[in-house]
Amino acid sequence: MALEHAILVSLLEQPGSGYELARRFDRSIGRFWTATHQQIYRVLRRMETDGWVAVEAVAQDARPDKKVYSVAAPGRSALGAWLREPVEPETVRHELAVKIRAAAFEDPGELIPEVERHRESHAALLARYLTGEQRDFPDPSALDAQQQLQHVVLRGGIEYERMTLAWLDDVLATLHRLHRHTD
Amino acid sequence: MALEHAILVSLLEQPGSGYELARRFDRSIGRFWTATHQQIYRVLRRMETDGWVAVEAVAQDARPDKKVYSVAAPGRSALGAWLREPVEPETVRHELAVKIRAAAFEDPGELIPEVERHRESHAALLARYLTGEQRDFPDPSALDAQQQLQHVVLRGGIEYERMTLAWLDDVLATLHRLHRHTD
DNA sequence: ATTGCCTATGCAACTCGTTGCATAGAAGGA
DNA sequence: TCCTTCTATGCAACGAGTTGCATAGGCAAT
Repeated sequence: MALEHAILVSLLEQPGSGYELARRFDRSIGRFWTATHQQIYRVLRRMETDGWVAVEAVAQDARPDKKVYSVAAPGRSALGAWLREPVEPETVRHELAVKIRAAAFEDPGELIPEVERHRESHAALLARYLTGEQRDFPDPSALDAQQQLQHVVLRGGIEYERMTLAWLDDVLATLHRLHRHTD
Repeated sequence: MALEHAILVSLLEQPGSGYELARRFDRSIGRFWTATHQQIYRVLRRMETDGWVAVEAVAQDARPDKKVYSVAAPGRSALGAWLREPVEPETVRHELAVKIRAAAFEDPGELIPEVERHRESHAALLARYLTGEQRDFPDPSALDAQQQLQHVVLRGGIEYERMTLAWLDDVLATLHRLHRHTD
């Protein structure tokens, strides 16, 4: 399980509540891990029980209290131990690729709008990454270790989106070609 | 759930037993979906109950009987229906990226062997893809629709691995740089 | 005034996916 | 001869992840 470790990293970078973590997982951290608030709350409670994180209740005005979590020593050493043991290269689960192969048994042209939708969504994500890069890393020569590592992960996201856009164009060209030949 | 649909596509391309499907998911189909034999057997039974697939027991000599599955009409129309409804762009779960950000709180140099291990594994997969491309698609101008779609999915796998290799080199350079500065 | 969204946390029920184990005959190597 | 590997299917238990719902006050727009 890596969700606990992703939470530890996020809390080390900046302590926060379950709700805040959920939003981070929707935004920046969404580029390397996803989780719903349900999962996060559940795992946070387990981590609290195990002494990995410490909680502090924080009153706020005009909104509900929140529980701010931060990493405790046992959590930090658990993260260190996890860092030292190997993880398996990720397994790919690409639903659109299944659809593309499935298109051989239906009209391939029907898939074009769907692929275009994906293309737009990846283009939007790339634009967001590039904006974020400009904002957070304007001067790459003046970054500390933490920022350099965040930046290299972001560059991975950017290159992934660029590659995906080029591939989706390839897919679209293929679908158009097959579409014309079955008119 | 897309496992059922991945199985339908695989059975349309070529009928087979649960065991054979499991091996395909380990090999070629592993480039867009993964599943263990347990999952496959369970889903196949459900699909059989739902009338999506038909079974035929096949006796073999010198090995156990097998149940060969093929797609029935309801399965085929279920696939068509799924093709016509939109799927969400995949969510990324990149454990190594979590580790890279985690490295900011330990010695970044310690992560180098792990990243190199991943690099080798991606290089090996790329080599396998390229070999498979030479074998299965030697003449790209002489492919039917099904092969063209299989080929474009394979090209996606190839480009993904190339991009990943370049990114891992970027990661390694970053880790080496940070390592030197903390000597 | 009502509708809907945002902050903030949580329960309950479910499906999906993994792991360990079991069976069982045949083939191949130490 | 024994040990392992391959083919082929399956049960049982568990852990991970999703979905729907609930509470509850504040804010903004129609």
